[in-house]
Amino acid sequence: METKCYQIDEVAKITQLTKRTIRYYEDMELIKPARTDASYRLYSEEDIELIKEIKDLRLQLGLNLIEVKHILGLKSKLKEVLSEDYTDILYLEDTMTQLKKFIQIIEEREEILKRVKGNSKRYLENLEEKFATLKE
Amino acid sequence: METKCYQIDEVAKITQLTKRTIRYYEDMELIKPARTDASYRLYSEEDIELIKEIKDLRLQLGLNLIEVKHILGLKSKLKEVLSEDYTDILYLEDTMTQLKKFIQIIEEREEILKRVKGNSKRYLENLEEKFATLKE
DNA sequence: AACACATTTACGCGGCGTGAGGGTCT
DNA sequence: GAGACCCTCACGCCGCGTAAATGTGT
Repeated sequence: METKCYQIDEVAKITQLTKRTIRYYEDMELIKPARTDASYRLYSEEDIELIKEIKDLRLQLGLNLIEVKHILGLKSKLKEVLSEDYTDILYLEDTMTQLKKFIQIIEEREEILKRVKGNSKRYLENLEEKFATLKE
Repeated sequence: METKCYQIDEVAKITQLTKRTIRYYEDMELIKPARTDASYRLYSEEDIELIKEIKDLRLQLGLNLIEVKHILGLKSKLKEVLSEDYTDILYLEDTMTQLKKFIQIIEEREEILKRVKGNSKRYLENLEEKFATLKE
């Protein structure tokens, strides 16, 4: 039983990226969708998940595509390392270290967002107060 | 009593941006540092705060410089609107709407970060488990 | 035949990196 | 006069936007 396939326009709508961007990710070898006989791109569900992941890493974490590629590599490393028969403890430790660094980056972003949001909310409160007094 | 001034290299170290980037912000008219007779740039404390703000808006929120400019405009709007004698209620409402939109953007970013962090932490837990069993 | 998709190729822009060639000064 | 700064061009890269010219088919 085959799983559903999507053409690029559908994928663009789902992921909220442009077709250009999706093709560019392929040029940069971040994704490898299947092709029809007429070389139309066909994306599987997993392809789409991968694209969403790339989008988040790029736009939310501000990583460039090389860094994204690195993180994706880390992910497949994870699968390998977590497989039953894996025993290379040094490699495992290294993977953990990289993952911790990644989490740290995320936490830094979170703090800054929190700060910016706090400032904005304070401004908004002031505005609402002023608004209330003006309404009287 | 004059407040301390900084040259571009100090500012670069403080803000963790490159000198090129700081100069570029000036080209784009986001900042206007003072100049010496020899046209050396001189940055005040406020200039530095502004640069930090621009950095956060760009890198943490992923806004482009035009959007950043817009947000900074919103900020000076805020000061104007919050001044004692301000009474244009329509303008005030508009400012509030824009600010709310901005806060919404931030909250969206926060959620995605949360999701990515959750995933990463789960991976890390798996790795730590595996690490523990391998250590035995 | 017409239409809405798809494909590749390629030029252009924003946001810088990175010199080159030249002044200035703690 | 030798560093260690500063300045202004100006070219180049990355991550796309945006045609242009062409092929394919729910």
